[in-house]
Amino acid sequence: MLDSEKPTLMIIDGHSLAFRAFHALPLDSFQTHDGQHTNAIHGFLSMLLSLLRTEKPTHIAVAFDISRASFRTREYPEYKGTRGATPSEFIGQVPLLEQALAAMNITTLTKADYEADDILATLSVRGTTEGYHVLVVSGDRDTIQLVNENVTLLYPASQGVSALTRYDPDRVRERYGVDPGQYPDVAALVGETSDNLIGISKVGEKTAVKWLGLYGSLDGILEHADEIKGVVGNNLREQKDNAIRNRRLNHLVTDLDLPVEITDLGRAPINQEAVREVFGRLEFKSLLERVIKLEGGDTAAAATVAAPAEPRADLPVAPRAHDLLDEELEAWITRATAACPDGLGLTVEVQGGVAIGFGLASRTDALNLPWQPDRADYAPFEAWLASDAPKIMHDAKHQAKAISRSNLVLGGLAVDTLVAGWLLRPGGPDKTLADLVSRYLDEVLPVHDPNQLVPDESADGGVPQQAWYTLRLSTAVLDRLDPGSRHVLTAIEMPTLRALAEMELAGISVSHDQLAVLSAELGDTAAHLAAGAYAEIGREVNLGSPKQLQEVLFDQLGMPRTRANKTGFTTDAGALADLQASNPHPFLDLLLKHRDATKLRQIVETLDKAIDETGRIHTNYVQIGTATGRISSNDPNLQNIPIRTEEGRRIRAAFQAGEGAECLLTADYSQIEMRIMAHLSGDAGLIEAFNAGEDLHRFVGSRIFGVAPDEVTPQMRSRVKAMSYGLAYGLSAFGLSKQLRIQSSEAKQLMTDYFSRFGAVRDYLRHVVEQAKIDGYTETIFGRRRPFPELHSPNRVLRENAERAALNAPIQGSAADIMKLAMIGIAEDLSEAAMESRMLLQVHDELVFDVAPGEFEALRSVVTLRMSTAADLLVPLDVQIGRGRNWDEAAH
DNA sequence: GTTGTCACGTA
DNA sequence: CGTACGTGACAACC
Repeated sequence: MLDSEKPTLMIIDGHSLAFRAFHALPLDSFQTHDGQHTNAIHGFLSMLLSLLRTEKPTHIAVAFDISRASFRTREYPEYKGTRGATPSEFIGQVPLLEQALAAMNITTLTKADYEADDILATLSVRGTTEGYHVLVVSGDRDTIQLVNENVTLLYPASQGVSALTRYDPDRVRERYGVDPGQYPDVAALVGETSDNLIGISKVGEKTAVKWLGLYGSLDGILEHADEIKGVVGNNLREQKDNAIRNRRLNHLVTDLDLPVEITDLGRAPINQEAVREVFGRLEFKSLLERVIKLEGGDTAAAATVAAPAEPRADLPVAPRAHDLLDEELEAWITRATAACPDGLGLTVEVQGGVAIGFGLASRTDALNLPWQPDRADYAPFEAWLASDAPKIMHDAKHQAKAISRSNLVLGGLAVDTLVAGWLLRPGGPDKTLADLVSRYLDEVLPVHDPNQLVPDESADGGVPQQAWYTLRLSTAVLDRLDPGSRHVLTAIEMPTLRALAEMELAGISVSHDQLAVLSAELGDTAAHLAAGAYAEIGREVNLGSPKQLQEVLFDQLGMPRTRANKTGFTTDAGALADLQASNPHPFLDLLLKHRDATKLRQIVETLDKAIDETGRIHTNYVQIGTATGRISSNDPNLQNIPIRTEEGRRIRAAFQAGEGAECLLTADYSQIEMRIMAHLSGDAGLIEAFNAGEDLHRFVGSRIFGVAPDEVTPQMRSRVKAMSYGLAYGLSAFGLSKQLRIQSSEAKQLMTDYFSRFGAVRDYLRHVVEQAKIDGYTETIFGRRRPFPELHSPNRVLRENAERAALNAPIQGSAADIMKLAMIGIAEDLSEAAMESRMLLQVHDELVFDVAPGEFEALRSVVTLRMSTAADLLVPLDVQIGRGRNWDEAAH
């Protein structure tokens, strides 16, 4: 048990960690101007600073080896004999590292004839005796033997030094299957290749752990060596000297005579002057800042070391999964369903996109069902899976897809804990099952560790265990959801999940040939433009590098500086257009066109790579991808395919009706967010605008400017349009003036005029923010919530950003809800009517379908009806339908 | 080796 | 000083 009263002694194995850093960071990138390599020093210090910040040790020391020679090599010359020579680039860095540590007033220790591990062991024992909590930081497995109630080992994850795993006695038992004190016995029996210690033939970790379980220790095993049968028993008797020697060598010395007392190791302020000198010599700029900042007591930065698993006496233990005979399966399911009427936990083991096993859990029992497609004895399970019997899953979408691909049916998906967790904290970081179990159950999900010496079934219960935790987690999460959010979960999100899974499985047909042609053309275009641009400036630069462009524009061509960003001055399209207006230069135009061409080509290439063997692209929809309730799309993102330019539309034209489909159908909501604003604000003018059925912006323009609709000029209309759209984003007069490139007084006047006619909109937007400040969250029409803690931030920038996001959230979120409801209805109708047409894409306010032969009219009516009736608003929901061989033609 | 920034595509 | 996203190239770290 951690005792926060105790001082913390941190002891670090300098060599093993610096050596890991040496391999993790590229040698070439880290050297001073005179060629001194610094990658190991940099990596080590970077990690050290993280540790100081997160662990806050009160005492600290770093131990180093003096040489490879030690009492162990004298005793057994082959010890560590298989290791290659230590690279000279590494050896040279150690003295510099020691200087840096000295400047930071951190004690370094060495001991002739011993290894750094022995120093760690000695200090660890002494620290424990003297009442410290000890943190050992080492990349050497031998230090596992030091772990006990008062000593925790921080051990680097598989590679690198950035992630450390925290080993307390429970964690060691969980991962290695033995007590920390028994670990050297395991290693002695098995051998340690990296130390050139040969073990007993045919004895691996499993056997060693088994023996230790039977006889307790290596000595116990050797005493009973005669009882051990078979070839391994013979080997043990014949080669026991190996094990005895290994055990002697891997025993760490705990009573070294060291020249320091623990009290001497107390953390002292760094020697600023010396640190500046040494870090300056090493040319470490950002590290210097970090050291200075750390000294200033700044603790804001994120932790890099996993929080300790708090041992709890009352921790429930997952039931051990078991396999059942087929005749027992049905009874089990019946019994479990009766015991858990809200549903059973279900986790699908997915491999290669198909199901290879299932974990099933009630609250008290878990079941493991390995899956083979042709076995018939799981019929009761298949029936249950397909039925409406409620299932509770975590991250169900990819599992649902695997079920489909395995020609099984999933019915009754009641709760996805990932989605439910997202509804609770829609802006939060994505959560794994382990994260949620920790947050809402305050328990630790045992997980399989790839570094694990002995695969331990009790540590990682696989899919049955996940199912069991998922089931229990669901209760905890649902209890925290308000009724409105629970309704969003069951009525919107869970059916949406199924629709998304089907859309992803379907994919959309994309022509590789068209993309290839386009890519080649764009490549040519880009090359020409680049050549032209180089000619203009008389040299070749990387046009894709903002840094190099800044040199060209502001130094070479002497253009006026643009808006500042973090790395200098922006070269974005807007700024370049401004420059072109004030300082016309052919280079600017060529650069902009080059950007266009390369960007488009990049999109084309990305899409082309995503086409599968059947000629289709399957995007991934991230249901929990946004804070507002929209879905996002990735791998590849099909929600940002170009449309505005001619070239962009050629990319859309490559998206085409699939094999067996007669055409594509597109359906989109027109001005859905404006309609939602009209509904939520109840603004009579805006409602009338939509009910009038004439061009919205023309109508609004005529009201604002006091002219007849047909007297609204294009300029008036575009200004009104910008204003209307900007409203839902919290646009300011300043922003409006910038966007329309008009005087801010003019923009202000436009806003005043707008609100004089549509004042309820302004009142509504204000009210949303005020209410959110009171409630702490916003809500959509359907009860989807988004928390806004920053509305009370004393930081004005943060607060005002939150205010704009808050006024937008109910609008964007309600639109997302409406689209999801429409999709659910459409999916239901398609299935009900057994239609062959398929919903393929969703782009926030647009849907794209493959139309099966002869189904266009039927599909059109289903889609139009479902979309236009998805919500009952004060204004109609207008739906536009398009039809074409490809996505471009199908657009309106 | 990872991480952050920029620029830009969509609604 | 307009919301919500995802992606790739480049640069920084030194």
